[in-house]
Amino acid sequence: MTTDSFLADCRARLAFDLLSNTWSAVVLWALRDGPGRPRELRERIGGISSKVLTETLRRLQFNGLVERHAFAEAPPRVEYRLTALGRTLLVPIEAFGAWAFEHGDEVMAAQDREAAGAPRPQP
Amino acid sequence: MTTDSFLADCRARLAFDLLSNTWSAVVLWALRDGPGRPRELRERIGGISSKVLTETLRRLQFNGLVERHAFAEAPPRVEYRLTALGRTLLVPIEAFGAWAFEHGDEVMAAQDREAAGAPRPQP
DNA sequence: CGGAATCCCACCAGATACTG
DNA sequence: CAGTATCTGGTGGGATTCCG
Repeated sequence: MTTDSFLADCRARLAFDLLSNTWSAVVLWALRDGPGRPRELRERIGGISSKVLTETLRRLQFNGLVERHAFAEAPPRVEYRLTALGRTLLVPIEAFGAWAFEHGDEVMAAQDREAAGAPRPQP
Repeated sequence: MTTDSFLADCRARLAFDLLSNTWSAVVLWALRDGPGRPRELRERIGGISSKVLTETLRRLQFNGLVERHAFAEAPPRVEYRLTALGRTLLVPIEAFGAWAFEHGDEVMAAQDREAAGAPRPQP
């Protein structure tokens, strides 16, 4: 990890690939306070469609970050919750969130500065 | 930040959007030991095309994470380096890399487990 | 050598409608 | 209410080529 392949390395890029989807990190974060049903998660998150939420949860489940529990009840009930592994990922995610809160203004200022100089596409 | 909008919040998602591109984090990391010319960066990174490297650097520059220095010399020379802001982002990036090294095996094991149960697409 | 221009493909995610 | 099916547009990024 003192080498320059720290990130180019397949292994190190894994974490980024896990969260490369638009909603993966958001959904993980929405589950941090406890299990949730799809409907509830959509309310916690806001702006995510049923389909995309399901897809995202499936991916997270596939990667062992989330567990799905289906209850055989009269009105169908499903619950998602973080696995132990998924919970460990909250730490680096939070680090990013903290960074954004701390440096978000600087980024937006830089964007304005650059946009003023030469119009460029956005991330 | 104690609310549930920590990540759903535009502000907090900023960091993820900054690195949502495949190569952004890798390029930032490649610059952590010092400035580099495009050719050199491509060698440090491996597997990135000239076009994509340029695009990535332009985006990073637009967001104030990277500076571009062009020298008016006989053989054209260009150098990229991290800004102070870009350097601060290395910390959370490293946190992700560390996570990947620590938990990568668990993820791959989970993938195998899930794949065995019901074939699913990958992230 | 740096990088801009083209062409092209694959994938993500949104909208909508339907099933159990 | 949970989840699926289908169609669609936008875009990221790979390969190639040409210009200063």
